[in-house]
Amino acid sequence: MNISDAATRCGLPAKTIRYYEDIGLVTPGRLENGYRDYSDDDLHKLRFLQRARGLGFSVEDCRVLLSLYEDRNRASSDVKEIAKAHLSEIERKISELQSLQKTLSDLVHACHGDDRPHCPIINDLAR
Amino acid sequence: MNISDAATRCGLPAKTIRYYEDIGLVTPGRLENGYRDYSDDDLHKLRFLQRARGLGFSVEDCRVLLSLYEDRNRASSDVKEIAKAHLSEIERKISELQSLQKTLSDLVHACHGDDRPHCPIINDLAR
DNA sequence: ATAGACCTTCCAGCAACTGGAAGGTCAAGC
DNA sequence: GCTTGACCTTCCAGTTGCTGGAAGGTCTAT
Repeated sequence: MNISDAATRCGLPAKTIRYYEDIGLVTPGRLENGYRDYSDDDLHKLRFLQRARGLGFSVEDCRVLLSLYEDRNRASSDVKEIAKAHLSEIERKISELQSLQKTLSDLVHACHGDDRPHCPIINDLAR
Repeated sequence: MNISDAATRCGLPAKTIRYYEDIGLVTPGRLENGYRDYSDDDLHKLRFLQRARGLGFSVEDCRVLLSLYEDRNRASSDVKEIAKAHLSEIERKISELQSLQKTLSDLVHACHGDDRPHCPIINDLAR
């Protein structure tokens, strides 16, 4: 299967698939004319990556997860550790953003937003 | 005032201050020996940037905010628009992360995390 | 005189792609 | 047989916002 069909089926742009090959994640075979040729197995890995990236795992996490995916003797604890670490990172980001949200929303509500120069937002930034 | 004193007083690394100069945000004078020389006004701008970046505004937003900060005839509505747009972006990110959090937390709870290979997390990624 | 703590510029790298240029290949239609 | 258009290839540059490091100049204190 050529790259654009693979792209359609796994939901990743062809550019991204080539990039994943560059960094050694999914290496398809090649036809005589040099075109990439994706097997079903390659496609499974691409779908796996698409989903894992969609859950926000870093590409390096994905590399490890992919090797665990292929390891029939993996320990589920190895997978769980990665997911737990990622989950706490997400939770950390959520609270960081919530704190920004509170500050900004207070400032936005305090600002009249008219044609006069007085502005609590600017004043806060300049304090 | 030299760059390391300015850095201490505005809470930004010297590297970052040089970078802000590169991109035209704060351009200090120079001494005869070529050293940067920060005025009080420069310092105010650097503090303004430090605070605005801390609230998550992009550098390009900061450029506009800084020009509004310096514009005595600004309309507060211009500031408010930028802040509102940023606020909705933050809110969008929060809900995106919360959705990831839910999915991941379900998966993490479903995974035994022992030395056996069965793993609901991998199964979900591979589905 | 020399040490060490500053300062300067410039170049490279991070994450994870994305866009574009230049050129090769293939299938369909005339 | 030729052209057109849609593929494919590689390679290089740009994105955001810094950060690290190298090579070299300057200043201050001893």
